[in-house]
Amino acid sequence: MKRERISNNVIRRLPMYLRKLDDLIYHGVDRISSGELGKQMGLTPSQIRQDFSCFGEFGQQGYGYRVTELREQVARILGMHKGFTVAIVGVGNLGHALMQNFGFEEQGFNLVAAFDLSPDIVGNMISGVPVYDSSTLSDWLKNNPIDIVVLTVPRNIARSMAETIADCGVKGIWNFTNIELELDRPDVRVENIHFSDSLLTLGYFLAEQDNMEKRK
Amino acid sequence: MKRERISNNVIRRLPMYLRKLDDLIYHGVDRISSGELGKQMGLTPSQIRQDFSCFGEFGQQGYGYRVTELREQVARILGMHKGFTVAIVGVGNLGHALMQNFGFEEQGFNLVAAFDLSPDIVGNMISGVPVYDSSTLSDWLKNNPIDIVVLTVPRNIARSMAETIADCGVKGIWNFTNIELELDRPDVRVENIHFSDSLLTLGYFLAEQDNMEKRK
DNA sequence: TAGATTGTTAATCGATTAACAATC
DNA sequence: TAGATTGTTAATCGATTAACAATC
Repeated sequence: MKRERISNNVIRRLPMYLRKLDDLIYHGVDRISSGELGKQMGLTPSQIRQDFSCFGEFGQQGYGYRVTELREQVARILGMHKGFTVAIVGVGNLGHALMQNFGFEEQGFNLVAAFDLSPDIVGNMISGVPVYDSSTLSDWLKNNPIDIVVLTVPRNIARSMAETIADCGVKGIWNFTNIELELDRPDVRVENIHFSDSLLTLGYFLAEQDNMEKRK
Repeated sequence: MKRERISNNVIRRLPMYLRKLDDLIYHGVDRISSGELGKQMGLTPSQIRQDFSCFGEFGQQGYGYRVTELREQVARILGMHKGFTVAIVGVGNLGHALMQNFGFEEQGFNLVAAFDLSPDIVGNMISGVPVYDSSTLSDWLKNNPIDIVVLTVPRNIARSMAETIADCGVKGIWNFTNIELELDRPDVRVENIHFSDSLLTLGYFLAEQDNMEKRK
């Protein structure tokens, strides 16, 4: 096991491994080699062994990997046992969707509160989670330390909200607002879901295909 | 200008450039050098010039890049002028959120229809887009060719839906279902939004931070 | 003209792949 | 034991960075 700086590429592959391993468990597979795993995931066996070897020795020579065991190791590396606490800020359709369908618990996260401005939903419970008034957010966070805030507010208030949140000791922001937050706070990690980047990328490939066909 | 295969990394940076350039235009900046752009985006000037040089010569020596012109070039490369048609399949909270807040038009896409099973919303208009019954999807697609389908259905019906859609000549699927579609259809491009991959990655970094603090 | 900054070629760095001894 | 497959070291490949001539 090497104890070097783990590259971003490796880190981003970890959740993919997790999903695949869950899928294998679901299908009753209890043992797999890097060769077979690579074939199923479109990766080389070398890469898979290199990736895991960053964190430890999880396989057995001549045998391969025990699926459930490997799954547990990946989950542990991802910190899924830590039970990070989560609050959602902005309960529009998107916030709603995440509360009802995302399944924070299954991913090891503990969703404890939601905040919104609208009197129509403040005071409600959604999927067992209370919705509080946004005006109380800052005070609430000071009394209830939260690891991660999911930012699903309209774009125009995103930056100021993010700053408020960062000031309250939150460790990570899961940003859905499609703006670059640029917080200059090395202690607050921001992870972005940029919907438009994703769709535009898809558009690029379709455009490329389209151009190729026209050129013929 | 080099006419080689464009790497994935470059392609994924294009939408980031677009967002930054839109932001610069919004702030009235009409000219920028690769040095300044790099500083603002956290990239090296070399990388920026390399990236653009894959597609053409968009700058002027001694001057830099005209922001609006560069923005237009990036938009063109991404195919934003092609007006790809889009249909949403699955109008739950997430589908709803995308219809109401994503802004397909601003990104150059043309959202023309939505499909759902629920009689409560079939027949409605959402943001000016009609919601049709899912049972008519396959026939409808045959009569109304669509470039991209946004897949926002529950996980259990995702795969069969995707296959139906692929059989109807759709060119791309924007997949929100958090499963690996594995369509084996080289003619249908799949772009995934894996919410859980993103949150787990954030969790990894928080866990790493947490472990570091404990080790001290 | 002098200064600035591009586009591109060359150098470096890092990530992926291949090879293989160790061993289950 | 023989066969399989790991973990790791070495080789290769590709992406990023640096350097610089061209030129606005």
